Amino acid sequence: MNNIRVRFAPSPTGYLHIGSARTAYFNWLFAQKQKGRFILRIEDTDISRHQEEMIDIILDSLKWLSISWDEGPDIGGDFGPYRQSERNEIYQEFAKKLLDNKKAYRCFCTPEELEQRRQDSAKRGEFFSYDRKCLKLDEDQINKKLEEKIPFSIRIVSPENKIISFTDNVYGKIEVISSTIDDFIIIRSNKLPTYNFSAAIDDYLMKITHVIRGEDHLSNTPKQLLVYEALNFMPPSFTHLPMILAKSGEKLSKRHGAISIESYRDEGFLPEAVKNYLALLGWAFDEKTTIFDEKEIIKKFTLGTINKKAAKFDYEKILHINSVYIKNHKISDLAVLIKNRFKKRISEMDVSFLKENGLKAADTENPISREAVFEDIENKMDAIIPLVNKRAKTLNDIEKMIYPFFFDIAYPDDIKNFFKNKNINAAGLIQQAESSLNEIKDNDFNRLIIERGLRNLAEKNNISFAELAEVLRLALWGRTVSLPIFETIEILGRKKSLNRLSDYEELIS
RNA sequence: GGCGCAUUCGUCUAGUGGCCUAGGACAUAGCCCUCUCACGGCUAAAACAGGGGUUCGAGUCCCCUAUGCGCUACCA
Repeated sequence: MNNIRVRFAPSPTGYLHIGSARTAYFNWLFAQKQKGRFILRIEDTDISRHQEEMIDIILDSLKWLSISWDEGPDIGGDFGPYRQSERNEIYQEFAKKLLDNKKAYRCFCTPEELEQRRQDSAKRGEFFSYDRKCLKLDEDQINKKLEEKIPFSIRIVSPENKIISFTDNVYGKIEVISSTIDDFIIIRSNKLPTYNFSAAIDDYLMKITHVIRGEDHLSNTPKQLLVYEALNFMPPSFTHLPMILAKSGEKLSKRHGAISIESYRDEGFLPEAVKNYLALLGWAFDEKTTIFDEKEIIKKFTLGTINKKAAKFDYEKILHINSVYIKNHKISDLAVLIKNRFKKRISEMDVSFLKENGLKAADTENPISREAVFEDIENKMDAIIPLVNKRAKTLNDIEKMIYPFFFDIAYPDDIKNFFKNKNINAAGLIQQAESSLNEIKDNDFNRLIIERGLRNLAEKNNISFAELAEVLRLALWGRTVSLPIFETIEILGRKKSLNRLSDYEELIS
């Protein structure tokens, strides 16, 4: 056990998105590698943008990814509370200290006033930075304003010409001259702290040794260093992670489709696959490997091998990685996953859902006989999974593929005349197929025997098996693309298979 | 505008001065396998932003330019 401590500090203004998840994951990975502790802190100091319900959603997303925390708002810890909204006294205390030391000052300018001055500067083609108007106030003036109860914010005093420097684990040495930093506000007039103040204090108080966060904070680091210095804090080690951009190169946002971790879960991504993809954004396992498990990542992970270039998010690639994970997933485990999702889906589905998916209601009295379907699911899923695990990129893909095993199909209209102008006697072939299936003994009704009979049938009729298969596929699935037909017949069982064959025969004759 | 950061196939990346005729993966195209669709296998096309240096030698080091991104909020 050592003293390495990292933190992930989301603000509950939206869902946990891909970029934040990557940050959380890299923190977690580093903690695992170093056998340190991972702290979860909620940065909810902006009451206007804060959405309470987002906290649970973010926590759920992290849990789904198995990114676990050692200290946090829900489980506590020695350095709590872990929500900034509950730490206000602490920030006030430090702000007061800075005020007393003259390292900060009260600013009575109103936001409106500041905005006005900003605009005036812009009109003159200048750029506004705070002019220290309120730093020039003398004690009497300040006391007078305080007596009048004029609201104020607190600004930090940015030193004149000091070089602020730090070494980032990814970006290397960063130097900024303090005069380019404004006297930024640390406490708002509503008495709540701003990010650069509260984050610095909490990181210090929570004994964070390594701050690992997005590159968008690289420019904030010197400001926080100013806070550290004013308060005589030892700063932590900093690591900034390259940004994740949308495919267009813009900052990833809701406009770019699915970016929340929640939506990936709902689409049927496996958490391991999502993490594998995330690890590939700004980091490489080695020169060749794309798929690797978490244990291997933890073994290899170092902050120094993270690269600097912003990465564009590639949906095709995460899909591909997910498909590999599905393919490699243990069949029985995958079956359990699908069973659960499928049952949930079926509990929620209605008749219009059946229609949209080319399925038929059981009967008008009881359009979806859920009990029967549930039983069917339990019996058949283990046999079905091997047919679909190499064909699907998501769990949702699997669901869509297997409806016809559990519901009757509705033949689309264009299927009726499919063989009209072809030199194939579809109806005749179906009749022969029916008797072929009928000849099989109950105990022998399996894929191999079914195949033998049907291949013979093609041969007898002097057609290729591909041609026969097309007829059977249309009858069994109502479409030209399907899962393999011998297995379909075996899993469907003799009775249902024969029903479909005769239904189709009736349709085309 | 100021400050900071970045720039290798369309995309994610390998590359830390000679192993680079620049490697892998996704996507794309073709072939093979095949009952359709997938899987799998093989092959193809595809990149060092531009310009100057340093060096016997530069994708790799330095400078300039261009482009992109971030910060510049009483957002985080």
